[in-house]
Amino acid sequence: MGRQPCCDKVGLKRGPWTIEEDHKLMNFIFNNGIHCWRMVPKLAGLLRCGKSCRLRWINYLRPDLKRGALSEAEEDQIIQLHARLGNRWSKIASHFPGRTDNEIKNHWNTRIKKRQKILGLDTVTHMPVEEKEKVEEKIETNPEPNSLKEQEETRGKENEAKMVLDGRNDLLNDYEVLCGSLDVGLWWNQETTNSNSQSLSLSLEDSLNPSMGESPSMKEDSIQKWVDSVDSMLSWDGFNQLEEELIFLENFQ
DNA sequence: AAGAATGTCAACCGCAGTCGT
DNA sequence: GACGACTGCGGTTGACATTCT
Repeated sequence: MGRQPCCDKVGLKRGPWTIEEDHKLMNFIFNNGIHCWRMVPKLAGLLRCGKSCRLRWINYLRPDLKRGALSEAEEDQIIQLHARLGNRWSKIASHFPGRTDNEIKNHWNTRIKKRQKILGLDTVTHMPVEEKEKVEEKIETNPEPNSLKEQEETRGKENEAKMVLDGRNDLLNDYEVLCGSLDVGLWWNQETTNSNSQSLSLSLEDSLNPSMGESPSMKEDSIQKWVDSVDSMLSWDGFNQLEEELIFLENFQ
C-alpha cells in the first residue's frame, strides 16, 4: 500500500504549459504570494496539481531566474561542487543564484559528464579513471581500516567541515526564503506605476513579445531592480562569514 | 530531401523528510 | 509513537530540436 498521490489526477492537465497557464500562475503568485502549493491551482484557476505548479514556478517563471547557457566558470564551479557534494543538485544550485537544480542537473548529465569522460575522468569520483581503478584495487587487496586514532581524527574533521557547510547552506537558504517571502506583486505594481502608465498586471506575453507593452530590456531592467532591491535589504555580514568558511573548507581539502 | 541518430531540457514520478494532529 | 498531509529532492522520461548519414 503506497502513499496516496499528492492530488486527484483525474481531470488534471499534464504536459507542457501554455502561455495562458503561465500567465495565470504568475499573476496569482505575484498578487497572493505562495502559502500552500496544493491550493495554488484551485485558487489560480488551473487544472494542474500543486506539485506541477511549484515546479513550473521554480524552474521557469521565477523573476530572478538567470537565463542563458552556463559560463565556463560556472561549469568549473559545478564540477568542483559536485566533487564535494555529489548529486545533491539543490545544494549545488544554491551556489548559483538564478539557476535551478533541474538546470544544473540537466547540464551535468548532458554536457559535463561527457566532457569528464572525454578527459578520462570518472564522473563520480572525478579522479582519472586509471587512478580510480588503482585505488579500488588497493581497497580490495587491503581493506584494513586505519588506526582508531586516525579514524577519529578524520571523523572529527569531516564533522567540522559538515557543520560549516550546513551553516553556510542555511544562510543561503535563509536568503532564498527571504527573497521568496517578499511581496513581489506589491513591488511590481509600484514599479510599473512609477515607470509607465500602462497595464499594471504582469503579462508574460509582454515580456515575450517586444511589440506589446514595454521592451524586453525594460522588463529585464525592472526585474534586475527587484533583485537588486532584495540584495540591498539584506545584511551582507552573513556572506562575509561565508567567505571565511569557504577559506576554511579550502584548507581542509 | 529524408530518415536515423543524438542532444537538450521541461516535466513527471516516487521517495524521503518534516510538521501537525 | 503513529499517521496523514505536504513539500522538496533526485532520477527518469519523453517530446522536440538538431545533426548526421
